Amino acid sequence: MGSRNALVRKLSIFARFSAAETECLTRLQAVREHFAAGTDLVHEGQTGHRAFVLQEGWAFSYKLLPDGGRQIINFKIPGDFMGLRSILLRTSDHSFAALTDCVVSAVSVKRATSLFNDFPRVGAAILWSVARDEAVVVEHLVGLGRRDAKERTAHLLLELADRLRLVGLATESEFEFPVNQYLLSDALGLTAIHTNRVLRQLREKSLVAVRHNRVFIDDRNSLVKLAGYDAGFLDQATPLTQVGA
Amino acid sequence: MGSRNALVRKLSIFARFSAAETECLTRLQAVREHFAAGTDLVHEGQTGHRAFVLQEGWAFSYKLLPDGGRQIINFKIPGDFMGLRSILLRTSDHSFAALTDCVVSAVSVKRATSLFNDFPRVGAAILWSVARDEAVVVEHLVGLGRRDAKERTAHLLLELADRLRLVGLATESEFEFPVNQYLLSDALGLTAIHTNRVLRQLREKSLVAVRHNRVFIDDRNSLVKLAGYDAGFLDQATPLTQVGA
DNA sequence: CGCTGGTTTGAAGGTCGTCAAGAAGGGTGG
DNA sequence: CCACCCTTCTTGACGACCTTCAAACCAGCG
Repeated sequence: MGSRNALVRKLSIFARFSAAETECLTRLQAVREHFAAGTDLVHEGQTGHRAFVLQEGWAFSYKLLPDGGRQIINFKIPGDFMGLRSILLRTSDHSFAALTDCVVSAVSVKRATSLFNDFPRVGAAILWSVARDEAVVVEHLVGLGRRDAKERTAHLLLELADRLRLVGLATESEFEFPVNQYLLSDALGLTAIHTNRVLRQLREKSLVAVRHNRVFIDDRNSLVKLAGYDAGFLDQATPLTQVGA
Repeated sequence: MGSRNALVRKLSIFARFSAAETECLTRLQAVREHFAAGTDLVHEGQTGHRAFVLQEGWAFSYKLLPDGGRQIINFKIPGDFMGLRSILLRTSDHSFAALTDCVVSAVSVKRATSLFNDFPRVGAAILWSVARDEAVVVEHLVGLGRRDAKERTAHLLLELADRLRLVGLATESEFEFPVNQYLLSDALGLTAIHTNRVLRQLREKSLVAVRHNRVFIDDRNSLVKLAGYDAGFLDQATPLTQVGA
């Protein structure tokens, strides 16, 4: 059933692929590159970009402000595309950085277009995943605009749990989380100090705990209620109970 | 030079079109529909969606929260696509509403795909505009996360000025702005009351004034500096001084 | 053992939200 | 023409959430 490849696994919830289609996706990811933690894969304003599929590790997209501030737009986990959109723009509108050491596959424009011709169903699945990523970004925007710090934090952790479970990187209640509180606060639009206090509150209420680069969801129901979480934006019909690790 | 059609005008900054290509875009928008102010064009969760090109009037994309709150994701002005992305998702991840009375053209999936086959350059231009819209959303996200109320407000007004000028709906220093302070606050992630205070401050400093559904930019340079505004995310190389109305 | 990156806590202050209510404008009908 | 409505804008007082500043604590590591 579940493929060992994160991208195949993710796209499979959009369409069931033939052997040829699966192989095409495998070929797309044949060549691998490594990026060390902390390095930029794409830098804002850069031209002549490449797109990537993240194979192993975590990355994130972000933007810097004139005053030195940073806003993380989205975390990227195995199976996610990076920079696909910016192929169309003259310059990339934001940056991508490796959060941990990463293994990625570069996707050239040429290969991508030929894929769309030869395997339109795979092309459609890729477009679907891009659309889904945008829906995730929109959900972050809504959180920053209209959810308070606690709700927002809970929401992000629940979202990541669902996304990770889909590619086999989370169990029902926990997952690896190589994100320190500085990074987390830049994603949540908070200061690291306040993020810390929020995490403590969530921990003290026995809802979630973040310890040693790992997230433990202790009371998912209450957390969902607190966050006002509705996984609809992930467009994954798969019920939670059927996606065990 | 500038076409009277907003979409053609906007896409022209991405590619120069042949007569046949321009005509194809005109045909795409041949059929028109009207929506009264306040009605929804697409509702969140709706399936079997249609996409639209906005011809006249203003619209906005938004999401509602369980507690009744609303976050406006983006304002839509003539020449903008709406709902293109959600064609790929099973259900629309957010809603679109007409802000004023609107004239739109529906874009069927069938027509869109045939357009991509017959006029790939036009198709590329459309994808470019979708990518640009996403960059705008990302910029809003950054604003909500890392800019304070004054910067955020200034930034949004500058962005709208640039977008409107591109389709001939703004002069160097002013534009029609049919957005009341309730709507504006839902876009900025503020309360209407605080939005009012911020607008007063900007007015008192002679930076911008919003009066009678119209925005007057009094001191663009200072406003740009205050907002930390960099139009790069709009991906429009056209210098400001060359886009007079 | 001291350094470094990360987490945790306290105290004080500012931005922004909440509650409450008044003023201004535009349309409608007497 | 004016009274009356509605929507929108505006202002004040107070409090909460979150930030800022400052510093202690902890674990891993050379």
